Amino acid sequence: MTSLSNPDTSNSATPIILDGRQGGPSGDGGSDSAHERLFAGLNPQQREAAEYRGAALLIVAGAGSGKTSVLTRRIAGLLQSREAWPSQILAITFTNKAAAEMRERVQALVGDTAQGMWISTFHSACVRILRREAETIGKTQSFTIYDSGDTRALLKRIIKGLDADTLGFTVAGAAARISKLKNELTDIETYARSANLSDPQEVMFLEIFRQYTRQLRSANAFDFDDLIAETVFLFRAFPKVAALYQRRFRHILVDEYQDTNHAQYSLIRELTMPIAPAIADELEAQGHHVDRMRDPLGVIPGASLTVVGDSDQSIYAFRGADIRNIVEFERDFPGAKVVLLEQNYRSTQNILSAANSVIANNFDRKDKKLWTAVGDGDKIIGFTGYSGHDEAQFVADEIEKLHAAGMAYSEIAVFYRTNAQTRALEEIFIRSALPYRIMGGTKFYERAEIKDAMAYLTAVANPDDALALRRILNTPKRGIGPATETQLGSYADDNGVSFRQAMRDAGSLGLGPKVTAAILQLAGLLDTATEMVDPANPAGASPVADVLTYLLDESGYLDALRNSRDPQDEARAENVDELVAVTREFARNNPDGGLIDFLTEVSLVAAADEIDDSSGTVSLMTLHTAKGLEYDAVFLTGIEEDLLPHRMSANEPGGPAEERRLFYVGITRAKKRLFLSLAMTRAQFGETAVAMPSRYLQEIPADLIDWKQSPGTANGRGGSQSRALNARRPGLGSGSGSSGSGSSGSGSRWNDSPGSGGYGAGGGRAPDRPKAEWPNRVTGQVRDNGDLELVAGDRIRHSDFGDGRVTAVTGEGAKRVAHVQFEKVGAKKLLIKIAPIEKL
DNA sequence: TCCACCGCGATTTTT
DNA sequence: TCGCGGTGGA
Repeated sequence: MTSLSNPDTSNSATPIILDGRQGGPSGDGGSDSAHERLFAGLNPQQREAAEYRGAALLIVAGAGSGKTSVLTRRIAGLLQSREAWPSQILAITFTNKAAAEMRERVQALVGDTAQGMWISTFHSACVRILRREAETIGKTQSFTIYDSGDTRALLKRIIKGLDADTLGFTVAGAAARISKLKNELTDIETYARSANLSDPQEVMFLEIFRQYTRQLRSANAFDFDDLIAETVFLFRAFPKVAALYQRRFRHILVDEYQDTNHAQYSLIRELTMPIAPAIADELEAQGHHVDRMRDPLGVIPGASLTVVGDSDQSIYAFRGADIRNIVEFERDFPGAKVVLLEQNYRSTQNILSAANSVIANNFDRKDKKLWTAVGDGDKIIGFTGYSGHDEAQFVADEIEKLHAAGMAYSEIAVFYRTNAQTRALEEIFIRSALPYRIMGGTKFYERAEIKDAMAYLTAVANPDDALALRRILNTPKRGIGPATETQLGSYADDNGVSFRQAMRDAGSLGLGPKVTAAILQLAGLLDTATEMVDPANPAGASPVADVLTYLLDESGYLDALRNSRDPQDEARAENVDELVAVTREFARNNPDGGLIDFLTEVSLVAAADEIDDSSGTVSLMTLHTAKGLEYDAVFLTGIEEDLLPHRMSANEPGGPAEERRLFYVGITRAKKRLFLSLAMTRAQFGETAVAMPSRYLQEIPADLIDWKQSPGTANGRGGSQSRALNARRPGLGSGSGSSGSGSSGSGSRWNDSPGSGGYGAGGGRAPDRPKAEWPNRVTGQVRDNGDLELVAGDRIRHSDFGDGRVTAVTGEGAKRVAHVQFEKVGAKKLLIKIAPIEKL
């Protein structure tokens, strides 16, 4: 590694040398050297940002400019100098992982003094506030948080009930519209006032929105967007409640400010408002000592606000993020100080140059140029595959090379625009025995069996949650069908009782004896479990794991999975066991945590939170998930038109610019090596379609990229070249010797044409490849070679790579790996169990 | 009420 | 390609 002048890049593992405790609790005088040590190694801009004191500070932090360092030192400085108690600090990050990291780093700087800070995501912070203040707004402390799946389930029932689909309403459409309104803090009454009631479509939407709101309320539940919006409403409706938090948080710091939406922005505004004298008087009267904080007029000044962001990395406009929040910060907070961080401590100059020239094409931005003292580094590597699989093979091969050269798998990441692209990558990675992990794909907590188990817990924690009850009513099968469910629902509505109470009253509904018994049994089970978690229980509240085990056993859910004929149910049962293990783990980490705390934590996990730096695997994720992360080597795949920029973004205002930022974010994640790849054909909807190189590729200066196989060559309009390449059958150009075309890529770029007929030839290859070669999903049936025995010296034939000789066999059982020297494509590693190989 | 079968539509990104 | 919803028979 080239030596950096700044020892502290934003994610480095370098231990932090400072020990904040050494200064002792008092001495302001002696703290000078501690202070100096705290800020040692920061560049002048970073230092200015960390030390500035004033009402409002905007840190415009380019990618990799060490903003986490600045933030943590800023917090540490406030604590060390005794300007703030830990409890007066609120730091908001985008993911739980970022929050945990920040806490850790502050702790490393100042030690246990850091206890008591709120460092969390917007959502977690709001949940904390809402649980505390639930009664004020007509909820109970045990409210449920509905994730997008729950929201969809609820809307589905509502839309069906209203026959709204005939008017063209879809679940996704309604959900998006409601979400958007909530992000703009438009509640149902406000919306109703402005709605055009002569439009039947709009009337119907209003009804959907109304029912949705009503059902959430009666279920004692908030959806994701409510968490923010309701907190803002709470503060606005109850200034005294707001004042409690305004008084408490004196220093508020917000990371990734460019991705805040209007609701989040408003929340920050509320929290940083000064407290009027009258309310301050009341606080004082209630015993909150605030008089020392008041100014001569009796006002408690607003908290100081620090926001960090980079408008070039704003990639969540589709979700309501408003780039104006950061662009207009100085107008919103007059007198705000602005500090620019442009020195990059992460990437090589080549990578930064590529990033700079790409983002320069976005016209409405403040010019900002990242630079580094590290040096040029390696060139960016480009590759054009014939298909998504070909591209994936290139990625796998290059990863193996990097690994062989000493790079840890965990320092390598593969990014893509859409989750669908994981299929090809996964297939190739499995066959190549490459350890990988997909971040945020089908998330563990989104699996049906996990949601089922969680619904049992939710039903116990929040007896009003009808949605959870409906979910488990006939899971496992108890003979309680939709008709019965509807009857229970209307009984509850008619008698003004909860769904849960309706279940207890099943005896008086005139249902069949079998069904009645089943319902009563479930109701009894839940009631017993509710007693188990009741803190008033003389035996004390049972651990979550025990309750869960009890529910799963007594309901027969686990038995149903274990005795099922469906082979996938075995894996599902294992997942459920895994969930039980998670609850144990939770109890270990949170000795005071109860059922509600567990449910909250699970509801708020994000894709990026799963990343475990020590896992020793390559990380695969979408470009969105990649934000805020960094890796030694980064592969950006699928750099094609209609994928990046994505086809769906074309019609949206600002769409292409946001896609460009997404590309920019991807590029700037790379520390040392960057690989850009694309394919000439890509499978979608099961059919292969022709793909064109992304327009963004041309925005990177040609001399920065070394094309192992350029779109120009692979895609040549003359056709001769591409045909020649295609003719080179078995090798498939996968990484092998065919490189050296760097020059051809630089001189004549392919930008001259879409070349319509150009490479239909690529499709010509498809038929001679038998379908069965590509196993389906990893989860489904995969090719299985059983106990094929291979030893060094054996000759084998691979359906893609041709013939080769086994040089070694490593691993055990199903994970045995053959190291093979192929005649045409060189050395490869193959997972014996599933590789398309035969022994010769 | 449950299960097997068939046909169609979908796909952007996520706290 | 796959997963979902709708249909029809047991």
